[in-house]
Amino acid sequence: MKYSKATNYALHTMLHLVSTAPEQLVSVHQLAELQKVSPTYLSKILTKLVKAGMIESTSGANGGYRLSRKNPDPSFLEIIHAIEGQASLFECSQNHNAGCLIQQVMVQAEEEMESFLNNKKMSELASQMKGAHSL
Amino acid sequence: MKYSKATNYALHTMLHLVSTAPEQLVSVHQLAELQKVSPTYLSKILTKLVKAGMIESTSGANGGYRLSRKNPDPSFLEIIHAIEGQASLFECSQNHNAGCLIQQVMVQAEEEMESFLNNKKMSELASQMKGAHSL
DNA sequence: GGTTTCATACTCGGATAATCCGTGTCCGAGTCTGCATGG
DNA sequence: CCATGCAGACTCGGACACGGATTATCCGAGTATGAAACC
Repeated sequence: MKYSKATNYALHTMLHLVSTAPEQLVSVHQLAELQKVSPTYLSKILTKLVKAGMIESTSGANGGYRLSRKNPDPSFLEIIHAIEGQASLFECSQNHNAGCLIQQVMVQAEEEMESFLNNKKMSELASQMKGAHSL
Repeated sequence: MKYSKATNYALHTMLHLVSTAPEQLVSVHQLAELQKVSPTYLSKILTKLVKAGMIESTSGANGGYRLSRKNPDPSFLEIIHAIEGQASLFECSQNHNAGCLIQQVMVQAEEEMESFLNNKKMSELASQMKGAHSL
């Protein structure tokens, strides 16, 4: 099991948007250029982030993406959930009557990770990269 | 991203083996029966656990699987790693010069989860299920 | 000058294709047990 | 009684098939900008 490339693209895009002036629009073309992805594919991923309410899109000339006014500093977990979905990492396929003990342990483990990711905001990283590389 | 069914089978098999007499051999047929999987497929999964040194196999008539004498009480993490591999869940595909900040955060998050799973032994579950259901 | 028109630069969304990986089956090979057969 | 052989019950491992998800690409549609054209 592995996180998808789409999640990778989404996280890097968000980091870039957090690092730029809040109101400024950035085109898909630029964002795709930085990550060496095709713009059309990246736009599909960003659509998910729009629907999750983390970024806004403006069409037409000089259009592009920028952070959402509300929720301008999303956590890692929010971004990941927007791309990967909310389902838990482990689902016991057996149907032993009630709660599967293994399932319970796995869910607890996942909560450990998610709690960490929920406390990590994108802005923390942005402030770490002062004059360093841009992604 | 999701844990594979193979991991599910491996965990349930280990739980069953931990719950039975240490020296007793259990055939793939029995183990597969309990989990409603095909024996041939389950044997492929168990081969990985054998190579990881967590169980032993005996071929021939009355053969089967049992816990390894050394390492008779593996942790969740060991089992998962044996099936899913050791690679980290997130790998930044960009090649920005050095350590990717995003990558670092993701690795930390994973370590949170793995630390939890490393402290969870199979035997803990086995002792919880006294007379309850067997898987 | 003000309004209209139009080319241009974008995002949006559906349809489609390619590729990879998990899941599972099949089958031949090797291995051990236990019984039967024969000296 | 002992040894040999053999059938049966197992695991082992590779080759292969299938399906679904990920990763894209293409293209038509909608939308906003800005400049040119027209009155």
